[in-house]
Amino acid sequence: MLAPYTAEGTLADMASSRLTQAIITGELIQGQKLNETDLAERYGIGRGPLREALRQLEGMRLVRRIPHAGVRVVTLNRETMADLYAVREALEGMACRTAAMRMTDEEVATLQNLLDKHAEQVEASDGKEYVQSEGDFDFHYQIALGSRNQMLIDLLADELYQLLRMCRYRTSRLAKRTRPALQQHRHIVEAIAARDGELAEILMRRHISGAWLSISNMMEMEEEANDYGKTNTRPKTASGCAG
Amino acid sequence: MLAPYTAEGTLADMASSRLTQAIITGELIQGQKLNETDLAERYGIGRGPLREALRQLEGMRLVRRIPHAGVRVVTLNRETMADLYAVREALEGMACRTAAMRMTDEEVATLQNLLDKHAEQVEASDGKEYVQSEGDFDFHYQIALGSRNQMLIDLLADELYQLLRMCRYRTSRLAKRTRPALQQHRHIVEAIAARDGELAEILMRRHISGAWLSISNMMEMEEEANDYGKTNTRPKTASGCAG
DNA sequence: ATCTCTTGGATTGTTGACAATCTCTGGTTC
DNA sequence: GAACCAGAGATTGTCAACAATCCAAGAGAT
Repeated sequence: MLAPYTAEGTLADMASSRLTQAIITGELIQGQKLNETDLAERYGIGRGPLREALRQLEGMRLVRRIPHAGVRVVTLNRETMADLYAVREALEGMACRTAAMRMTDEEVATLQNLLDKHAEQVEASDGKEYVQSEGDFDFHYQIALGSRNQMLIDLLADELYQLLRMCRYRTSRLAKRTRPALQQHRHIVEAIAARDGELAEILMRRHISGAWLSISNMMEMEEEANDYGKTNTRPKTASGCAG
Repeated sequence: MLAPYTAEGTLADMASSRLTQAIITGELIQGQKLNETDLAERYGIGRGPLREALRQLEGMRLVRRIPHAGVRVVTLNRETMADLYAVREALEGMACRTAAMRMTDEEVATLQNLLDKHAEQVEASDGKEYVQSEGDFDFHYQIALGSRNQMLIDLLADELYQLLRMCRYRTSRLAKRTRPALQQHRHIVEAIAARDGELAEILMRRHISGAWLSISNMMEMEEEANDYGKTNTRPKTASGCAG
């Protein structure tokens, strides 16, 4: 499932994939300046393809570029994430409502099977929430596909989901609410199966806004904790927490 | 207001602007293959910057690219336009609701002034609906700004509105419903001024879905008309219509 | 000591040439 | 006559060198 890094046709596309992955996983830090020469050397390609890749990443909002001053990895602060979740709520709510009208019965069955698999995984390995996390993308992606709206699919898959995965990697140590999420997924699929688009939309919106509230709260708590010993990310003073 | 073509810092950005303009105005036809060498020569730049520009346009969904086979201008068929309007309905509806909560009183007043100006223009030059058309973008853009959601603003301004302008240029000879549109704009602003986000969203959604119904109908009529004499766009056989 | 100007180094932007790939044409074979 | 297979031409992909721009360190003046 984890895409093999170098599967793209052109070097620029390959670089684009690898850079995307590196940014999402945090290998490239938020706000970090990206040096073209270094990156090109690292990937064993020329600066031409690399620059094209960066131009693509810019379109995906994963980097910001200032002419003659280079590109930097975006920084996902709380406000940006709030914006992202708000947009998701609108788009995925719509996707859900449309999917309830347009999905075939087979697709609905596939969705249900997907949830069964997720349930197994969650029960089997209780703490490994990243499995659920990737599965979560599958779920939401399947619903987007069900909307049959190609523009919506592209928007969600190409842009928002990348940023969302980036958020997840940042906040993965927080918020392990896989079971309630799975339950909400079930209810959403039930509404879709009943062809009740209105309800499906409401449930999806609630699912997403709930997820945001949870994450937002956790972040706030962590920020407060960090305010005590600001430099405790570095293992220098080793003051521990709440020292 | 029409951005001066060559105002960007780098050649790639300049090319990006000019290409965008050329595609929107139809100077570059839908589905047309874009030859890198020709375009580069035409803009007086090398192929490097041009390719970067094309990579950007790809992100804006104005062109599609197939590795080793070149890039083509997107083709806006009816289905794509329907998808676009559906996404707009969701996003602009949300923008409207949020703007009703977050816009300052000054911004609301600015919106009202904007509509006054539009009214003048519409009354003064009755047929020149393109003025209204550009003004329409202003109106929707101002509301997007009012949402204070930067991601939403980028999404609408950078991607959807470019495609939308492309639609408009294609269908500008159809659907001159500037007065009802202006009236709907007024009602939307009234709802925002009353801080009634729910109503503002409903009105905006109705405004957009109504616009799409109108355009869709007109397109259908035109398609039927074209089915009589298919090749009447070329002045070759000069058979006129309904021959 | 602080501010400004200059200069050197590093980085981005751009180009033209080269390599890889595709496509279209023409010929050959069944 | 149709299908298939070269091969030339055109087009995209890539690279390495060059030009333009920015940034930081250091000298000099107030």
